[in-house]
Amino acid sequence: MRRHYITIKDIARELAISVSTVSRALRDAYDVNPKTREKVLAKAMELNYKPNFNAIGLVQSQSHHIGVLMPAITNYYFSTVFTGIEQVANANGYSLIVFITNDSAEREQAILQDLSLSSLDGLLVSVSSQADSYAHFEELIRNGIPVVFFDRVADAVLTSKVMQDDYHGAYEATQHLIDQGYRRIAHLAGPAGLTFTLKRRKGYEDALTNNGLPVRSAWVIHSGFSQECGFEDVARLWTLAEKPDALFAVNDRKAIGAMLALKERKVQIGKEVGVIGFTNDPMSQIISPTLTTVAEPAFEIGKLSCELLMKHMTRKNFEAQEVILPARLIVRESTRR
Amino acid sequence: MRRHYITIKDIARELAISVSTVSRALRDAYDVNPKTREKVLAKAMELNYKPNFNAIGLVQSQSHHIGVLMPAITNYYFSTVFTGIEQVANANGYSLIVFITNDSAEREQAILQDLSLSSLDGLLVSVSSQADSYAHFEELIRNGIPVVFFDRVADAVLTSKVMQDDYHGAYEATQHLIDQGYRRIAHLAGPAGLTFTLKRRKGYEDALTNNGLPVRSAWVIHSGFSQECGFEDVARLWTLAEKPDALFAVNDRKAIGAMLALKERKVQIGKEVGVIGFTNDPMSQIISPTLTTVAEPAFEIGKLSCELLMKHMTRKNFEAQEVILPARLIVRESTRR
DNA sequence: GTGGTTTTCGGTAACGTTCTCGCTACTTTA
DNA sequence: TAAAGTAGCGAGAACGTTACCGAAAACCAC
Repeated sequence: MRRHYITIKDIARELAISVSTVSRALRDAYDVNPKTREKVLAKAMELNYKPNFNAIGLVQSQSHHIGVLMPAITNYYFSTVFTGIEQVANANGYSLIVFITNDSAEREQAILQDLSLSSLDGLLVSVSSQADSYAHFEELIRNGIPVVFFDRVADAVLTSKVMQDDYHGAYEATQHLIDQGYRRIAHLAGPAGLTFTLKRRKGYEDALTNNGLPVRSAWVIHSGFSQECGFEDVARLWTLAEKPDALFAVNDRKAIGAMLALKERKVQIGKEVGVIGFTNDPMSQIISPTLTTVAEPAFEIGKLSCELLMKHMTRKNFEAQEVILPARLIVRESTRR
Repeated sequence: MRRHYITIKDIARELAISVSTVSRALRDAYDVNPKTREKVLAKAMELNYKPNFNAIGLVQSQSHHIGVLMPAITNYYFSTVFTGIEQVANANGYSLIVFITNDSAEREQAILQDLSLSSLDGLLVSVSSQADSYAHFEELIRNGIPVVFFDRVADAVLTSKVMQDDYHGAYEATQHLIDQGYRRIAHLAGPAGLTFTLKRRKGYEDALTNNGLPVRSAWVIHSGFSQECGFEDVARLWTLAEKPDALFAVNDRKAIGAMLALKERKVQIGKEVGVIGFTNDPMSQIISPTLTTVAEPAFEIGKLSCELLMKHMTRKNFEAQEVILPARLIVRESTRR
């Protein structure tokens, strides 16, 4: 289905001037008489001229598109990060192309494989859980397409990364539980392959150790990010002879799943068993008792990632940066005895 | 920043054949010897050739991009619709360009104004709350770029639309409240300008009327979609001499805001005042008491919208369709006496 | 006036691909 | 064996724009 639109040729013909002049007039005023420029602009408006980005992209070998590759969009964290990205991208005249991996490494590989190098000026990425090959990212960077990681970063790839302070957030969360008098603290961890899973686990373990508490491997369970996972993790923990008296979950969804499982067992949340999450998903304020959590600056992470990407795209040799944004403990009812 | 990639010219040169032949070999086998085709494919793989979509788009005047214009992405409904869209688009080799209006009519106008006709093959739209000018959409369609509306549709524009059954969903919800013995039913409605706001309101009013109950304008409050709006609506209602004994909210977020306001007033939800929402946001199962709601088939709406758009894009004169997907009442604790 | 700048503009190639047409060489048909 | 058909390939234009370079026109100083 071919279509024909108004082009600068049409404007040039109507005004009896050359295409080059129209082209220049439409961009900066450089090398063009103000009067001519006015005429061109007026005519363009009159004919409702819209630039053809394919042609511009072809000659300039750029697309004004930024890719966003994420595991999902249907949750508070990612959709909020995305909103931050959108704000910056829009302000700079870039459009966003979204790719959802559904946490599937195959899907991620397929997307990166199909990616036309010419269709993207830059890429923002939060890697899928089990991604193990980062060759595609390095190839992109080698080809001059900057990549910036956020949240779930690929350590091995040398480029800018933006994340929250997973280690200290987890440490603070665990310390808070200890301060509240909980002693048998379990950790509902994320998939073992991810960097931030390990960071949060490390924060948890160090807090225990520094407080003279033992780290018990039976109380650390690695599973997915979903509410169901949290629910099942509790089911597993509650088969143990010695049950925990507090749970630190890798995110709020799992914490909520855990709370539902505890409610089913008639366990008093807060009093008997403390629960703490990570993210500050709006759900954490809705559930009863309200969930203590570690707030992530999701919107800021989105903004900053996109800003960094812009710098990588415009400056020739912008040095890669790793930015770690602070996480903030928010105490609510689920950890109040 | 200009970059150079592998092109079909490179393949042609290395194989000492013409560009035309390479081009044909890379697409369908038509008019090209299987052996030649094999050689080209092998060389393309070896050189890691990626097609330049700008060039293809330029000559074919299409982009393989679909635009998605939505008020927001940070909520269950829209992010789920988007996931449905993504699935279909991806399966058909289209990329998605996302535009977020933040429910601002100005923003929506600006986006549509800037839209290059050549950068999109089709557009999926859920209009912003107060949008009043639909000229842009009609212009797109006139220019051969199909538009499909979902959820928040622009009635006046003649094109395909996909939505849930707002009227009957609202009717059922209200009928359910009446069946449970509630008689003084208020409606926390959405912004007055939107079609689906009016449909839900009509369903509510008809259910009252058909059951011999009066429609009282003081009990119908139009405001935004947010949780805070629901909270404030209750504050207003509770200043009335005669307070309602049930609330039907236009969506779950508002219903939840209302529940929080009721909890603050120590009102027993379910027993004293029934509350019912619309959407089936996962939050509705988390809050306590759990929220009765009308489930919208968000994922299906996304899939179907994109499928319809595909048909508009590929078939020359595909006739516009209006699809209304059924909504389903889900009874939970907030309406059980 | 003369020579030299500066301002303003036009011609042309290029970007990577597809498309249309035409040519050659081989195969089939009568 | 000649005519007709077919398979396979190449040349060149086209898509809409920008980039580069040179030329004309206008201005300026002496």
